[in-house]
Amino acid sequence: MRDSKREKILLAAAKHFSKFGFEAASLEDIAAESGVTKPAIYYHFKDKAALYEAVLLFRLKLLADQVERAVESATGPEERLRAYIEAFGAFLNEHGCFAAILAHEFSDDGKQMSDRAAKELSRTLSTVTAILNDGAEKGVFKIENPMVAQMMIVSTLIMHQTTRTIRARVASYVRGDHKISPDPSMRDLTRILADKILKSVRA
Amino acid sequence: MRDSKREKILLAAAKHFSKFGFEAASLEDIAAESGVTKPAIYYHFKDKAALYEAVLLFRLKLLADQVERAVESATGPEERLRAYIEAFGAFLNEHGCFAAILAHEFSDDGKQMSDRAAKELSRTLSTVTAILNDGAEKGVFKIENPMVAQMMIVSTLIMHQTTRTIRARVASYVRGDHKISPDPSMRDLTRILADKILKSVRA
DNA sequence: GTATGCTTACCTATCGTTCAGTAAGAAGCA
DNA sequence: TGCTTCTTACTGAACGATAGGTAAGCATAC
Repeated sequence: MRDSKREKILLAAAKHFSKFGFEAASLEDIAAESGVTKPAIYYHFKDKAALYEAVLLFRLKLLADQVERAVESATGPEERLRAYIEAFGAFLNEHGCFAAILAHEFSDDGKQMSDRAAKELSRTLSTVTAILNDGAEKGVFKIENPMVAQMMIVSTLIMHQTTRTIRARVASYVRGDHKISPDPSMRDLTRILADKILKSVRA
Repeated sequence: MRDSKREKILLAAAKHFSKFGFEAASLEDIAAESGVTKPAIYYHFKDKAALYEAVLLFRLKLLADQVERAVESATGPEERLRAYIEAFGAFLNEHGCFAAILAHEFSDDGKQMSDRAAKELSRTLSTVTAILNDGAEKGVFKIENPMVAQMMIVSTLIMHQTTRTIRARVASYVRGDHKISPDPSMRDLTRILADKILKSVRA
């Protein structure tokens, strides 16, 4: 099959970059998991950074497209904001490794993010900014700074997806004098988050 | 002065772990910045992991203490929740490198976090869980799952602190048809976040 | 003279990267 | 069809750099 090795490399790379981040991910391990040798990666990609960008950019584009489409098919600021949150959450849920890649990138303050990737990410983020500003203009929302609502949405969704293990570990240490609530699924989280965000931005 | 080199190592280590994460931070660089050589680090600490734990644990303990104290001096669920958010935000603001260390740890799903560190972190997190459950019992709050509110608070504060550069980069690409709101300061963010969270959890 | 607090020198492992070489197949020409 | 040539898609071996970690020795304080 054409490009099948290349696809395998991309898949393994996504997995390893999500697990270890750009620096700590090893090309040797990625090659081993793809069933090729290290130089085979260099045949398909210029270097480690190019491989990373291919992995990241593909998903950033898909995310921006899916979010834009979901928002367009909804009407009114409230519906659109809910559609945004649910589309974002669904995408992270579907593309398991993507949230962790973004989390690593954010924890490095975008050190490894190319300009093209940053541009693609801004498409997704400006979608929600537009919704919030539109809602504020129409008097439906009351927002002091849309950046805060944006941060609340994006960071909560990403962190929830990437901190499953540590959350369970930390929860096991919580003092026993109050019951521990079950860890929400991505679907539940998305719904509850949308409810909370909408409640918090309504005029 | 007694232990002055040790203190210098700890300070430089905190800076480098926050900038690069556990794996990517280099002991050689940490030693250079502390004005000592690499084996001097091994004189004071068993290995890289022990140095990291010393850096992390010290701040996790301080955070839990300060948050507990702030919450205790407030009365009623609403006041206490606000006190929690503001104390957390103030701590992150004061200890510049700590948010990034936590962000790296979370993006690795706590891979490098020792049990003692996880236990210390659970003190901070169970503080807010207690507030939320108490508020729900008293009928002041209406909460489906306190984990979600917790995630919203913690992830927003940490991400805000660690993503200054990438946020500015991404913002510069945002489509120009709506004005860009200024990036909020930590103080502003904390206040706005507290307002939003309170609004979203009120019964 | 002995413990403390380091330094110099060095070890091994692993990293990203490069280079020379090669099996397989398509393309060109008789 | 049969022979040559070029391209594609790799492999094996090795490179220099850098990582965490260690062994041994030296200066100072008590």
